[in-house]
Amino acid sequence: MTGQVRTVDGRVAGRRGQATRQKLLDCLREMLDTSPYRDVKVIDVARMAGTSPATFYQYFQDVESAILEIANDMAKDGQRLKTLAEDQNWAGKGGFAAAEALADGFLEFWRDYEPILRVVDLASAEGDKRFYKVRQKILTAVTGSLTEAIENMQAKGKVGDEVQPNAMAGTLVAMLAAVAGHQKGFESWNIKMKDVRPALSTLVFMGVTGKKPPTR
Amino acid sequence: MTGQVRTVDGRVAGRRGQATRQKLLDCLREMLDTSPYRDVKVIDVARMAGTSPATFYQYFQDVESAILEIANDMAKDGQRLKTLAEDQNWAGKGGFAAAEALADGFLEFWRDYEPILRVVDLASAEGDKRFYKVRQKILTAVTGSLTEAIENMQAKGKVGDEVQPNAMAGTLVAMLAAVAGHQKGFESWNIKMKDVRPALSTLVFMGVTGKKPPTR
DNA sequence: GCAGAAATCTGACGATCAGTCAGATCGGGT
DNA sequence: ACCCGATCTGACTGATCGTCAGATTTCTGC
Repeated sequence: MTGQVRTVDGRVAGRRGQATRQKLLDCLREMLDTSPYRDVKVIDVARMAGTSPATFYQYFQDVESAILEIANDMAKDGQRLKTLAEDQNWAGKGGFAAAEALADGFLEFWRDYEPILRVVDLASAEGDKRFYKVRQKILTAVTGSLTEAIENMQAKGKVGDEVQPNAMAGTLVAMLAAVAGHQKGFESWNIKMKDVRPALSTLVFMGVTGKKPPTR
Repeated sequence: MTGQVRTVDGRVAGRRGQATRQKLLDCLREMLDTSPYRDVKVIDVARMAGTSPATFYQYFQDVESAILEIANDMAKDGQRLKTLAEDQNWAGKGGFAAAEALADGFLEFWRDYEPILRVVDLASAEGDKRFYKVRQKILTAVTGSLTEAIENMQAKGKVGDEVQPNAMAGTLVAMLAAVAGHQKGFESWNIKMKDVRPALSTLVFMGVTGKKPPTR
């Protein structure tokens, strides 16, 4: 399934090689936690991993390729978000609970991978196809599930069809991702995440069902 | 009002100096349009401006400071967004029109300044206070206006107060900014901006008023 | 346990860029 | 024409990039 780990010149990496490679990835990830993306240098990563820059280039084309590698792992983990939007009953109180769970899922996922997601966001906005694809992989599944949900609501005639299900779903997902990505920003802005959570859930619920959430 | 333009060592720049400085900023901006942020080099900017790297350092501490300068100008222009959310009547059809205008304002503003806003977003997410302040300056005014609007709606008793006005306003603004910042992404995703616009407006309207938008 | 082979690592190098400074150049005022 | 402050730049040091040939480590068959 997953292709074997290979060095830049195509050789298959053995036990030792995989270990150093992983160590480099770990150090890179730690580096991104603490330094601005622009300031992450190969030489620092190598030093932190107790190896030489030349070794880094044995396993990765450049820093971006290495980050892409981390991002791909992340994308696998990201498939859990999809299950939160899939096959839910969006009506009534259960629907609102689903919206809350979805919001929580995004908030948590972004908390886990914040620095990587920052870079993925930037690079895909800059037009890098490889990063765009990763972002896609994470978000597209959720968007698809939400689209279906909205289509169902519209089919039942409960919601007007002035809004394209696809566009609404994409917008909601973008919103969730954006808010999740600026959690620290919100906090230092005098807005508590405790208050943002209901706002997010409410908007998701309203976007999907077209109704106010049930009072409880 | 605006402090005089100064060189790094504190001298006030004259006519000629201001011209080269501006030229450097223009070239930097053009550079950001075409190259990834991480790959923008002082030497390239200087070359494009027909001057030497040393001249660049006469006017700017580093690349970031120069971008910050551009970002500050942008923030001034961004005050037009505030007027779109301010003193609006959010009820009924007029309210929906206001929501549409606000969405359009964001979409257009982001289209004008996309590459700069990308960097501002990244840097402020990375914890750079200076960039955070710029981002704040643009978004805080809009958030404030929206907060007031929601508070008014709640005061009239038309909307439940399960949701903090501040948090809802912040969430809506984050959504607007996110969608505006991924316009190209949406397009290449089979979602047309023409369809996103109503989705955005609908969510803004529902977020502020708590109701479905009027059918028309 | 050992020789040979394969895998892995690294020192060293040329190229590029960051950032600084002293001195060259420019341009307006007299 | 001359002066003087403003402006620009060549040239330099130090850091990083990215590559390669050769050194070192690990594995394999015996």
